[in-house]
Amino acid sequence: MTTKEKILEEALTLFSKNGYDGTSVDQIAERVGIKAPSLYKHYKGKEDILNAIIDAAEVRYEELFGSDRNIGKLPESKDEFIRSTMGKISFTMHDPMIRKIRKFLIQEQFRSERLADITTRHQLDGIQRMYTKIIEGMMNKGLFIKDDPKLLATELTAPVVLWIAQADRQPHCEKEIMDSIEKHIRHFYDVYTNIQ
Amino acid sequence: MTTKEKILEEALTLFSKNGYDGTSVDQIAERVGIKAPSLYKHYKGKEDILNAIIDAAEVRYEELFGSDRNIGKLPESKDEFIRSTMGKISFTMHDPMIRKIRKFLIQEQFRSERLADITTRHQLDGIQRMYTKIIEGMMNKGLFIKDDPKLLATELTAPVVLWIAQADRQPHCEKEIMDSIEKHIRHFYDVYTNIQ
DNA sequence: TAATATAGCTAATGAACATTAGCTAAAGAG
DNA sequence: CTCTTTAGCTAATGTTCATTAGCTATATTA
Repeated sequence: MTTKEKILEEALTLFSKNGYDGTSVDQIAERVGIKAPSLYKHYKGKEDILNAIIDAAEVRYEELFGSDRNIGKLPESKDEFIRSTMGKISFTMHDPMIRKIRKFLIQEQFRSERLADITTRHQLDGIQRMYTKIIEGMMNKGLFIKDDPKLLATELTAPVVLWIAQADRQPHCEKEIMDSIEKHIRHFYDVYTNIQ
Repeated sequence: MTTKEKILEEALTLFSKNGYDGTSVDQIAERVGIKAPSLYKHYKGKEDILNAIIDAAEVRYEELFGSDRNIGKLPESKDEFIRSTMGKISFTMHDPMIRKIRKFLIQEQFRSERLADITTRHQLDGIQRMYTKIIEGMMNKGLFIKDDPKLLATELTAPVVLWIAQADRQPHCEKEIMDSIEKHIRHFYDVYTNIQ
């Protein structure tokens, strides 16, 4: 990893923990293992680092939600649906980079229109689009009753997004939150399936 | 309003707009109409102001969700349910004080365990508890089918919480968001009612 | 090999910031 | 009426911060 990349990584780590205004360039430099003035050989200034992080967040968004490749095989049964959905959630919750980007966006969402926009894409549009596809596919297979797939996707994912955010700020509640999430997904499946 | 109260109000306004670290005591003093050193006649320092705001947020939480008085009369029909729910949402979205507390908490939720805790109460527990009561009441009246009222409350309120957060950062989408919310509530009512 | 570019360093700069010291005028209490 | 408290002020302090200037060694290029 180049110094330039390491700066970005350490800056994101600090921004996600203490926010942009709560992080000094000295802190970033120290984690990288250089002195603050050396940062300016790679970036114009603190704001330039911020913009590079935002660019990276856009790229990561495209990777996660840009294509339909990440949807994977459509679940064929209740157990498969639960397992596949819980797997995706667990990955999103625990992947260090996604976690940092999520915490960073939450805190900095009001800093600019662009950040507001990206936050909405990460928190609402992306996940919704992904699950709209999945639910639509399962409706076509007769696994879910016919209904508005976009609406169902929101109803499935919104509680999960809120619970993940809770786990980010209260990690000691994670076990409890995971139980709530699974209970919710099971309930969702039961409600939108003909089989009682 | 006393100077002490005005300091709190203006500090909250600035914290909700620019965050705690993004706000200087000079800025607060200027909005109050005094010089920064005069603030110290009322509060020990910037952090003391922060703590007073957190205390106020706790009080406001109790006012909003502490008692069952705010639930009001139980809706008797679909239209009444939609109207009463949309009314509560519109109030929460537009009340200036609640809005500021909400934006403040979103940005500062990682600053301390106490702030994390209050954020969860405002964003999840409070609203969930309120709607659990309402949905439970409507189940007992036969307006909703029997199901886990806590789970249903989460499924009703979580998308709304996310959309309100979106409206906070992208106010130009408010109309669109309001439409989504109403569509969601109508759908929720239809799904959990026997009447097709 | 000679010239140049790169990436680090120390030292310095100037601005912003939270806070303190100490003064003053007005309000309230005895 | 006098004393004391209150709440404002200006000036100053010390710290932190982002950034720049200028030096040096190493790596790259011609």
